[in-house]
Amino acid sequence: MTGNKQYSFFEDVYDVVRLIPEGRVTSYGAVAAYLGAKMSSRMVGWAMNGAANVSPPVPAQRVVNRIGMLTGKHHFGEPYAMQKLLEAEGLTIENDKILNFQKAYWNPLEELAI
DNA sequence: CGATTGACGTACG
DNA sequence: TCGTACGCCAATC
Repeated sequence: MTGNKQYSFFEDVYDVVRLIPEGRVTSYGAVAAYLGAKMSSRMVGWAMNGAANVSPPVPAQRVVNRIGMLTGKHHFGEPYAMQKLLEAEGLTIENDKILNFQKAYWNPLEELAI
């Protein structure tokens, strides 16, 4: 193909994150596991680093770490932007952590199936 | 080109 | 149970 557009790990990450329904959240490891690279969970976080630069926009606010903590809130321009977005979707955040995270957890391995 | 960092996760003490 | 160390791969310095 003349297009050098190679399907990178990042492209797959963005695609999965866009499939996250509103009011639901998932973890970096879950996305990585769905892509078959659960040990490379850091790459998912790094992919999100460029998520704000891709189109269509990726709901990176729905992706948090395994404990439901908004570790990447500082990457949204405003630290509280991520929390506001999640609260607007019906989630409850306290102390930078999602309450009932396990209840709102959206597992691509089960929802999207392999 | 080598070393360090990073939006994580697991293993070990 | 909690804290620390290591591994993952890519980007940056």
